[in-house]
Amino acid sequence: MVTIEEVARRAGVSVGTVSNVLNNKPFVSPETRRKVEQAILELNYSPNAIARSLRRGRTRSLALIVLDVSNPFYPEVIQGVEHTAREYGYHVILFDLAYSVRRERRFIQRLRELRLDGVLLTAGPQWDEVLLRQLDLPIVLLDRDIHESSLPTVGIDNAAAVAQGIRYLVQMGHRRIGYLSEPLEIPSVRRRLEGYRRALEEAGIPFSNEIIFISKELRTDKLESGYLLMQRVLQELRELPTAFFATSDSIAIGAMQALKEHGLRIPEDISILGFDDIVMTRFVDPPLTTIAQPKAEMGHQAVRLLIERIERPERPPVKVMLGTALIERKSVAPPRDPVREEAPASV
Amino acid sequence: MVTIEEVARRAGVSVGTVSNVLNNKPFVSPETRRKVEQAILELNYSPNAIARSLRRGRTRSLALIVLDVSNPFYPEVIQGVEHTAREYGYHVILFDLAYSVRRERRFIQRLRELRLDGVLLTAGPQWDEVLLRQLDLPIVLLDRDIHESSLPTVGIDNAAAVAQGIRYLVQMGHRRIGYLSEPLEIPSVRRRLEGYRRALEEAGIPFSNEIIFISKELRTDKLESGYLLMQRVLQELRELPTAFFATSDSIAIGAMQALKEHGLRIPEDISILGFDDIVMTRFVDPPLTTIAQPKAEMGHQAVRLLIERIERPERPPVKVMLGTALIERKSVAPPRDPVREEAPASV
DNA sequence: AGGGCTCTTTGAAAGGATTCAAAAGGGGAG
DNA sequence: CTCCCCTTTTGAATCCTTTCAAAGAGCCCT
Repeated sequence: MVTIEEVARRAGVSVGTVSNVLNNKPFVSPETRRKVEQAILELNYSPNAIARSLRRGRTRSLALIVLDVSNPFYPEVIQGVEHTAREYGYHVILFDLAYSVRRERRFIQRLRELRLDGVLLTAGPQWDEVLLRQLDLPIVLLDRDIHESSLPTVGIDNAAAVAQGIRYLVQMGHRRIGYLSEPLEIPSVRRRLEGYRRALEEAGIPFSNEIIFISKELRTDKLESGYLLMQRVLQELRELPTAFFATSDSIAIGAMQALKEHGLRIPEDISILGFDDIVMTRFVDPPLTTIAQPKAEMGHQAVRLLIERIERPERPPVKVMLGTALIERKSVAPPRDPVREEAPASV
Repeated sequence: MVTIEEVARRAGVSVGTVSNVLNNKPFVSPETRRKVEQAILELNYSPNAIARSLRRGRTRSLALIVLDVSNPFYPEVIQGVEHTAREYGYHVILFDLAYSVRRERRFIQRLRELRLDGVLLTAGPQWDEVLLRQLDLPIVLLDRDIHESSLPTVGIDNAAAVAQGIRYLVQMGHRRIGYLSEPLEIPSVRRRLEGYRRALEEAGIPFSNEIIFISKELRTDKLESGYLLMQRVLQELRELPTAFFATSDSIAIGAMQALKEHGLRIPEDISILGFDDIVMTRFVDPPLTTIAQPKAEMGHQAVRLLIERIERPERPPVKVMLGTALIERKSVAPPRDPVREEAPASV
């Protein structure tokens, strides 16, 4: 492969000068620049990014660590990350944890060896923060609860988002609202439960453990776990809630499947509210009402934040909180036999 | 950051020896090995992959170029790629084309600079093969038609797969089978049309241009284009086909939506057959019958092939053809008023 | 004791850029 | 014609490993 030295020889200048041209340094005469560019073209030269990184001590590469690439939540996030990174001239190296904790340590090892410029870490079971800090690399957490860690984070206020959703259900007239959750190992999932609690409390509805259903394993296929969860519900509960909130759309959609197989109609017999707003929600039957996370924007902001940490480390680390939105589709309706409000006679 | 030299000093040996230990070279005495490992631990040393790459001339990184990360077809492929690559000790750098041809040239530029060891290129509008070959890097095409190019390829026989699907529809009694397609810019999509033609011919059904509907733009949101496509169908056609084949599940699902809005029932009034077997197919209403591509396996095989090209360039390049399977769900049924078979009286 | 082996370790070159102090070249002023 | 200053260019050092020829260390045999 042709090196800078050959270019220099061909152009009749020194390597230093070629380097100056490549990096658009001032103090290069137009004439010299022309000659060098000419030589570069003739030799089809392409600078060696490896050598450049070695010398500069920067690789212009970021790691994107994802809990599970095949989770339908991620594609948009990944796209946001990739595009923004590229815009700033950075590359993205993808790490898929695939829910394996064993991989965690090995990843950290790799991250250190690769001398990456920064790391984007998406939601997952809590990482060993000691290990992370010891890594001594700029890190930004992504798709995490904004209150989860003191590290720079791009995320949402999970508790508030869920509370908003529950309030909506309450407003529709639901008082017995079941809760379907992924495993609580993931901190942002735990925070959602808090939001549920808080909203119930506000509404004066007693919290009941019986209608909280939490999946045990961090399975890859959340649709499946939603389905299984709802089967459990149908077996265990004599009196069903009039509505369910699910901590992710995948769970909700899996649950809907089980509900339908059991002969229940949505939303006539039972309402269901999801979380995330994945693409699929618009195409299931009925279309799923859900709380939307700004996925692409998350990716975008996370990269911006990370690059800011990398290039201006002196600035104080910040957090970015993004908003969520309730998207009304067709899976929520007032309950069949709405619970009376406190003073029904007064009207 | 601590370097090999500091380790050497601490262990009281030369850098060469430390390197030998790191790379598990023979001829290192157990005693020396111990001392060096001790020093590595004490200093928390981690070898610099950049310097190593520079010296070795290999980066152990692959590029994965994807047409559109957010296409629900890819996550499983990407996962297959990431896992297999990691297993072999390679990293994956993600490039999202986002349907932009402008990016193509810039990507090639980046690929050269990064001195990657190989490139995985997924389906898309035809790339400039001259440019690709000039890149002089091991390349494997992925999710492409096996007949598309002379480059090493992992893919399916699109024509055969579609023909299989059409035969199935014919067998169910359909004779007027509409065709919904993505833009023909993508070679593997073109090959699907061939399969359709061929199967019709075999079945003695005349090919009719009127019931072929091809989306014009390579839009990101294929669900949307399926929807629009079917709207066009409903406007233009007085007599509807009894069944449709769609070149991707996303198109099919979008089309189903339009069909339902138009008051048509699937599969009672009209059948629909998809392609790809994305996760969503199982959760739409009705669940979509489709032709499945082995997505994770594709990723896996592509990486295997690529690494073989990298590490054993002397071996002849090969192609890997993977099988497809018809997955029967609920979106296909016999037509309402089945066309008579040739000799109906004979029974 | 010296020679010939084998097994280990060493030290310097190489890989391809960037960086920066120093040199060179050119022009203007005195 | 000198001298000085300013703009450009040069060339060596540097980044951190790996690699490999050569040196060193032990050991056994004669």
